[in-house]
Amino acid sequence: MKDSNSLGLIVGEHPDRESWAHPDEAINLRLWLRLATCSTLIENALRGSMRADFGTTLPRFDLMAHLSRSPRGMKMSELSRCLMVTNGNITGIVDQLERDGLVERNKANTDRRSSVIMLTPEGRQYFRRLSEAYRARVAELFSPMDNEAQNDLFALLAKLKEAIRPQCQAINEAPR
Amino acid sequence: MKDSNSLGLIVGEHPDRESWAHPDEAINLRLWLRLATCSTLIENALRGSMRADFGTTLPRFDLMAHLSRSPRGMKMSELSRCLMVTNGNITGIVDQLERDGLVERNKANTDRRSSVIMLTPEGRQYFRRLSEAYRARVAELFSPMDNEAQNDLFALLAKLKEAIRPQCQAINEAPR
DNA sequence: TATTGTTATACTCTATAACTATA
DNA sequence: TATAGTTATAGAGTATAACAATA
Repeated sequence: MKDSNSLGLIVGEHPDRESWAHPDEAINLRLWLRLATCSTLIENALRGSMRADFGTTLPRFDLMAHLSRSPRGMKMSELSRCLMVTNGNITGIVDQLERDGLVERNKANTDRRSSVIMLTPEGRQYFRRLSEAYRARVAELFSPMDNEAQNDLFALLAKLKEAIRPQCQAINEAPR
Repeated sequence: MKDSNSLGLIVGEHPDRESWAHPDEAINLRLWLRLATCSTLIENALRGSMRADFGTTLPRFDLMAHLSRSPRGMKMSELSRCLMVTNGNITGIVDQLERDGLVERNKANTDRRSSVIMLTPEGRQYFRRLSEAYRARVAELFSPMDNEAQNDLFALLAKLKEAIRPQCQAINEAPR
């Protein structure tokens, strides 16, 4: 049986973030809302896994993931750019991970203002388990989609990213 | 000039959420991270616009958007499903909008447990201005991408949504 | 003067669980 | 018994702005 809203109209089996945009709306609006819906669905699933199985969060995972690829560490400002959040947030997340013994701060030799963040051996081991579960969950989620479609989608999203980046940058560099 | 990380390696002009996933990673992981990156870029841009120009937030916009398509109102539980968040959150957002005179709660005739949320005339007028700005911003962001690519992307995301939905639902219905 | 990172503040969103009032 | 919504709690992320240390 189909769901219906208060109007009694059929709105589809699964109302979600994009269901307010009718078919006559501009394709760009519908596209964005569908993108947001997919992203929310996946993010909710992954957040749940990370929390239930490891008691950790997505931003913490993201930060460790970047560190895991930079054996010699990363500066706070690099992490800020990679995670696409402001500097103060990175301080907070690094604080938590440091408290848990998963990362460490070291003063940079060249520039004494900046510190270099690295995974500790424990952090490295912990992240290995974490990322295994993460990868498994992502693989499971995407498994019903055939490989060709995934590759097409990957390529189209590259196009999209290229299209929006300059404008998003302009925003971030706007006067405040 | 290209950016480089602490290792001195070229990491691309614009490090972001997907830059830790190397080309030899599974396509599903790379795809998810790119999706997340695009979603974050756009969401940050829109959040900034909504905040700077109207002092409001994306969840509030989303909620009003759904209401704007349901002239006779929506139940709290319907809103919860549409925004893909839990019930308590909807109470909070509706509280704020009600305080600002943008929405109103009415008791349902049929079931006195539930209330029906509607935009007030002021809310309707306010949302019109809001959504104009929102649509313009989205249109601007997507404008460098040709229409055919947008349509292809839209269709592929439908496939993705169909693929992940059953699993995401299973999660939401799992015992707690 | 500009940059790196921290601190302090305030706000928003989020999930969970206990609760009420209805059904 | 089950459902609709609220309340209370706790925690996480976020931006902004002011600040210290260094470049």
